[in-house]
Amino acid sequence: MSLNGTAYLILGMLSIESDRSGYDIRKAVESSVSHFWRESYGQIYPMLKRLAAEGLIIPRQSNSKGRPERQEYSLSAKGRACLQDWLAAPYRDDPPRNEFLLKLFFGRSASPNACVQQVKNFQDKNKSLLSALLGIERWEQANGGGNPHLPYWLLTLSFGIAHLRASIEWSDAALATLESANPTATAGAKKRLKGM
Amino acid sequence: MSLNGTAYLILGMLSIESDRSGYDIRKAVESSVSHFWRESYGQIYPMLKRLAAEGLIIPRQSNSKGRPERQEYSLSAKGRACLQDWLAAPYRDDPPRNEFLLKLFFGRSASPNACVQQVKNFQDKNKSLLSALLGIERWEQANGGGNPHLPYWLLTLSFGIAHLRASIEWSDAALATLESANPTATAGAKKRLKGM
DNA sequence: ACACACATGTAATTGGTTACATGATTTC
DNA sequence: GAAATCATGTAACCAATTACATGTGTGT
Repeated sequence: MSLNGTAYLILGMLSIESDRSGYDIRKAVESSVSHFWRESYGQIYPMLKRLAAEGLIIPRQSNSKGRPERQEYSLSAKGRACLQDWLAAPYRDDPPRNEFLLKLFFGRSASPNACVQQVKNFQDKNKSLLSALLGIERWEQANGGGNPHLPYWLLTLSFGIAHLRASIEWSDAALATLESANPTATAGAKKRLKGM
Repeated sequence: MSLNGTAYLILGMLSIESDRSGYDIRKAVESSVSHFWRESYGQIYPMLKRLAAEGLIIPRQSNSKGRPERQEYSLSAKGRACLQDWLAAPYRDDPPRNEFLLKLFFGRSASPNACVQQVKNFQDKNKSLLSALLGIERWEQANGGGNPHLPYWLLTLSFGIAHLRASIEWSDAALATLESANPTATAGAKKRLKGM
């Protein structure tokens, strides 16, 4: 007993679609929730065994002509009940560690330019992730018709999008403060922007 | 060699103020960066030993009359250089796991009301954390005069504040979608609000 | 007397990534 | 024939929390 996030991830993925293998689940994670959850095979495969041993999921050998053997799983009634309990239980929030913010917090101890570079890099990464999520959102809205899970998926997407936008806006303000405190650091870049 | 976040947290904290003990560092973490970083004694004390052994920090016995013995540490030149290297190196971003979003993602497999409850709880928590951070921000702006680290601290604060606001706004929108998809679930609450 | 804050550590457990190891099938 | 993808797993290591264990000083 006493399951962790990995376990519920598996149960949840099987509740969306049955007869998935460990490999399938990993792929599904990467393509649908990777902006807020990741799993490695080193977590997934042992957990599949354990969940099967506890009767929460049901294994089934699949040998579709020629392809490598795969072990597929589906939810048992017990597993579904277990998932529902977890979904109704309060989530635990441990504020996640943020290495970027930690570097910024110690910014005064850094070499003059380092913070500005960090924030610029942060903003770039957020911008490119934002356009990726916006693309997925458009695609899902156009092609996801009839999928009963779609409203929930879109909520997690819009959450990500809202936070990325907040990060990008904050970055602008942060760069302004940093550059006003340390004007020389970016003089070269400013000249280039003005065509000099 | 090969230091982790805990190590740099310690170096950074000692760069802000010297002669701190493990206990001090833990307290400082809780009171200044706890909205994006936490450490337990189980991490701090062994790491202090290790950093001292590698010459990055310098231990000093302190026995101020009567009080329990404490082991204080300060940064060495090597430690300061090491911290600066880290501050200039690109941060690594692994998108943090978010259990709340995972539950929402599987929301379709939950009992009818569960999602709404989760989002309400999420919003409540964010609101109370927001007012806490706003309080800290006001206090720092009023009392932090002359502290050269303050601008950086305020940046991490405004980051938190911006994200909490984004979360709260998103929650409103999310509740609207969830309730329009599942109108009966909150009929009772609505009636009560209208005084019936 | 009791509780609380100060102070330092270790051990057990859990959680998680990465690298290793293997092999089949499909596509170019 | 080579490369990519499908497929499953283990071992070593690193990271982190929690519980345990101990003891002093301060304030009420």
